[in-house]
Amino acid sequence: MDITTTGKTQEQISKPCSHDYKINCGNCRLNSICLPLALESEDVEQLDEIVQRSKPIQKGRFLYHEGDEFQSVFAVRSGALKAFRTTDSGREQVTGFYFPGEILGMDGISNNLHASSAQALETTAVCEIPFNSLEKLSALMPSLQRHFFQIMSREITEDQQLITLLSKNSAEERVAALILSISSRNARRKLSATRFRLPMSRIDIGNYLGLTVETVSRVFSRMQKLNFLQVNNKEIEIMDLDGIRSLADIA
Amino acid sequence: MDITTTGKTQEQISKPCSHDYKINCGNCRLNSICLPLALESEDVEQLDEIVQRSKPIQKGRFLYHEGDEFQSVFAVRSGALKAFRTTDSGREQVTGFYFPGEILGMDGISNNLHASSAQALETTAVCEIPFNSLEKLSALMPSLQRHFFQIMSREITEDQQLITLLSKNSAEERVAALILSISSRNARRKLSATRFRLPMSRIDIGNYLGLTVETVSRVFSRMQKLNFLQVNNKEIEIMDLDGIRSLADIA
DNA sequence: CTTCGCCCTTGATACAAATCAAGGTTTTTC
DNA sequence: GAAAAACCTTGATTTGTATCAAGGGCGAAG
Repeated sequence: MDITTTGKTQEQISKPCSHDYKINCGNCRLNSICLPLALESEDVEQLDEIVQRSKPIQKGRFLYHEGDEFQSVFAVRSGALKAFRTTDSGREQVTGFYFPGEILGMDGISNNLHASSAQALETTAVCEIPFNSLEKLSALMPSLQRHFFQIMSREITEDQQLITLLSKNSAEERVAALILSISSRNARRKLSATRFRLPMSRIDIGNYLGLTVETVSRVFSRMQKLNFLQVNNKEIEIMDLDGIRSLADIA
Repeated sequence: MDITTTGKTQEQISKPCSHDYKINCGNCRLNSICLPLALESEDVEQLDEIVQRSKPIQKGRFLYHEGDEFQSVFAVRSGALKAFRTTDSGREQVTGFYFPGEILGMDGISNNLHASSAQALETTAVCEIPFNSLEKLSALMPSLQRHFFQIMSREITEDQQLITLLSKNSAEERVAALILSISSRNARRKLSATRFRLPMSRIDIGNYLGLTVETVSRVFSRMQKLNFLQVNNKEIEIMDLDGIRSLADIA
């Protein structure tokens, strides 16, 4: 019932650069959902050599800006980021949220320029994967090539799901779909599917879902009244997963 | 002024299978915007060997259905297609339109299942590119691998543009953005940027843009009153490109 | 060439979410 | 630790687009 308690981030941040025991793709807790997925252990070692791990970036800091030269894609190690682009008139549009094990930055490949900006929603650690090296390695390792094609394809299908959501669904449906998305992505990372902290603000949620802050807030309130959800600021507890599923007309 | 005249499709359809003179990637009029882009001529020949050209499909026919096993991606040779997915509740959502030189089907890579259906909007010819062969060839030809990564990345950025559009823009902005998109894609294919035929119905346009048919129709009428556009059924003539640009707050 | 069906357009009304407004709460900053 | 700023919630009102309704036109089919 009480979900006020902890402010701890759900993924522990790796000790910044205490180089005694080394983090690598082989021992990374996330390797079963990240890039190394489906690689043989010797291949993982090769991948490991091109991956660069830098120190965590603070909340609000940028991983890259829209228009920056594209050099690398990034895998989230801990924390969370949002990606957004800016329209001609200066309006911001959040295009995605990225959690540990997920890859971002692929929209920069087509023009060698990042098509969006990526900003940390909390203290966040990433692995940087230089794209040139990844390309070369992919040519040598069919399963890596395949897997990276799949990761890009998944980004496409997820964007299409969002398109479907934005195109006709009601405010309730949109918010429900986002909650379910975060829930299942948590489950994939072996975290609670029913109790988690939203790292992004209501503003970001609204922006992402094409709703105003006020509407998002009202929807949360309504869902709470229906006993589908407990909301305490950024802490969420799902009380009735099927109830929320019934609200979301998922693509 | 009079744009009623012709019903001719803008791309001529290749004579169906009169095997005397052979169409191939090397002599294809579209090779500068399609997959062969950036390949050496000997490489084009290799690509050519895996590409399958079948006879045109009629309006309304499907290239593939959502849920079908994924085998190939497709390049449009002539005509036009729409891609759409079906939600849980049976609602259709158009996720894209594809014109000559453009590649579709990449959303099937991630799960080996097509995530959407592709349907011909008019008589349409495509090149089928078996994905297994493309993967193998990509591993051997760095520029092909790079180019295919770029094509997938472009699909991502285009989807994100649509997300931005759907998320907050008004009906006017959405329609304007679609018109500009089609216009610039026409220009890329060395066709008129200001005078063309929309192969899709108002229903499809509305579905794609998250609007009802009625709203789409009204927007066309309003744009006509502003003298930005001449609309005659599916024939469009852009009278004031900058005017339309000013309506569209492009991502 | 005519009929039927689908598509498109226009008008009147209804409604969901945006906007405007204000007060409360959490987080950041100094 | 206090002040400021940013964020969140709730209410009242407005508004853009959906919905309902109806008539006209084009294209497909015979």
